[in-house]
Amino acid sequence: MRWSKAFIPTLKEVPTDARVKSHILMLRSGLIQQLAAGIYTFLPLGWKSMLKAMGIVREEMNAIGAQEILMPALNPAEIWKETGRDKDMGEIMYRFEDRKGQDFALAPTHEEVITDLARGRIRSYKELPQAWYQMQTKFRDEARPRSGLLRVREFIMKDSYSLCADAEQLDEMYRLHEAAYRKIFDRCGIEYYVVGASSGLMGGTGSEEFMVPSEAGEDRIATCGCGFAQNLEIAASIPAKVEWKELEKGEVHTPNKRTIEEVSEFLGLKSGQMLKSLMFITKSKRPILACLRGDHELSEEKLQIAAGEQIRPAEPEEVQKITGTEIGFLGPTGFADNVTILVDSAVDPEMPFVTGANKVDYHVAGYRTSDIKKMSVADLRQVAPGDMCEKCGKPLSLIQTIEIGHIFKLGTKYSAPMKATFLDENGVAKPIVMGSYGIGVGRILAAAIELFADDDGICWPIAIAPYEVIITALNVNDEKVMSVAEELYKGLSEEGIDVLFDDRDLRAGFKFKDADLLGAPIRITVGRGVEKGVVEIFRRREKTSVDAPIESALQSVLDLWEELFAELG
RNA sequence: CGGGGCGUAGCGCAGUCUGGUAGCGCGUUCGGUUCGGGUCCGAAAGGUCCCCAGUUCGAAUCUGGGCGCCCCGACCA
Repeated sequence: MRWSKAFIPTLKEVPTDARVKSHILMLRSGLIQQLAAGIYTFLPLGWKSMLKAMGIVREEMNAIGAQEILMPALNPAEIWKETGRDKDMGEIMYRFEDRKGQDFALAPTHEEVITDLARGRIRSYKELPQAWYQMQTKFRDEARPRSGLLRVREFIMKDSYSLCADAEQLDEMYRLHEAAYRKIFDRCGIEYYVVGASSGLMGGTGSEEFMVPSEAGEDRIATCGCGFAQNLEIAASIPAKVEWKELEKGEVHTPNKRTIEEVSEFLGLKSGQMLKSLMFITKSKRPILACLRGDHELSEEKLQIAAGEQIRPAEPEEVQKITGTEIGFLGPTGFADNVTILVDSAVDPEMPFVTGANKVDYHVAGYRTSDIKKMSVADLRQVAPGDMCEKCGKPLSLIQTIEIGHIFKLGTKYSAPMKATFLDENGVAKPIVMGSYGIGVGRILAAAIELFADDDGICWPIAIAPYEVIITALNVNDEKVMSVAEELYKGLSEEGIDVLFDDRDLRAGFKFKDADLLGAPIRITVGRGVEKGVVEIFRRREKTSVDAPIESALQSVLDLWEELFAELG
């Protein structure tokens, strides 16, 4: 492509609405344009990158025998009612009526559609396993779209679904997908962790996420040099020890001291000797009191798992009604049976704590959780800085990450209610055992930019760079410069290299800045070196350049091109 | 959904407090100049000042309502 003919609207200044690096650079380099909050047009450059990432995804999915299909984004609401996710999806799903008053939705994911497809077409165990995938637009009415392509309301996802006869087949499919995902992200040139994760709304028996380390990310993971890696939502750990002192048993007056910080400071204790009590209400309206050490944070994900159903924090009025007291003075003391008490496993049952007295302006000292009449112990806390790895005992690191892929073992969560069954060897009808696997393609691009950009602009991994090579011709009015540049452009194009020829009549500095911003891994500068019979080959990420004789320049670039791809494996 | 910020030319902003001809820089177009890290000079085009209502002789500016965008939090395959 000749730049003089291309639509690449680069920006010199930082758009005021963008804060994170990838968003700023995507706008500045003319990859995307915003239409509304969380809704973007892919411009030619951005779409080229997307197509390359999608091409890699497609190759690796095909390589494990998955078959590409395309399902509709427009869904009748009925299929979502069949699985109950009509309600579970809540506000995240776009809903509306058609002209006849029928309920419709824009699909935020496709388990229901795929299950409907399978139940109409899969009859026998002989047809299993199957893996079907698509790259298609998802719609999610996110409460807060943000950070450019990192959280959007309309986005392209690669989603695949496996249909299996039993758990072993599912394990195999899951393993194949994990391996394919590793290849995909390796080939895209990005760094990532594979972490144990929560299944959330998807349900099922196991899941792992592919996480790219980045400060722009919205998730945190806990990792250890020994190979342990889990999403903070569910990560387990050995808690750091807490200092404590003996306390006399009894009520203490704590006027207007509500937070752990206020009370512990008031009483001269470490926050770890406080017992934090948080009230939640389950979907079935059951109140749950979660008790944790004061220096720990609750993981709502873990509490949800322990509760066995969806939960939400109790409203202050509800707390008042159930306990007769205010948030800030809650404790596990003296409750009726209607409140389920869950105590975090890091709480030492024999340690004397200070906790709420369920009486305004009072706490109870010297309280032990072994005093609680009826309670269950569960892992409820979020990994805290200083916690140790359960596997090897060394300190865990907490890292901010972007989620680019997620794989789930669904089991029969969708096939059972939707009656997607097959006949096994004995002629018995069984629900299909399913898995689902997603990749946010746009996030691959954003993550790559976050990982490798420098002060001058993007540094694309070559496999997903919109252009692999840029030829910067300085002084387009110099016939010799232009004939050398044209020759290289022609030669590289014929070799199938994706090359952008900057043939614009602009000053050198301007063209260099634009080239740096766009981030093509290889730049060929054709300028005054031509007099000496050389051009310059510049590596964008390393910022190193070598002079190459004009005659062998084409071959040198081809060699470098191959080398850069080889690095990605 | 709670809190905060913002909305004026394609982009970045000033002007709003204290009502009176809508400005600056970048970009764009034209002419010249320059030509290896966002040249310099000159000229020009480009605006429902987010929308609606009100106050006023007069509203970008004051008042009320609405919408949109960004950030923090809540939430979130």
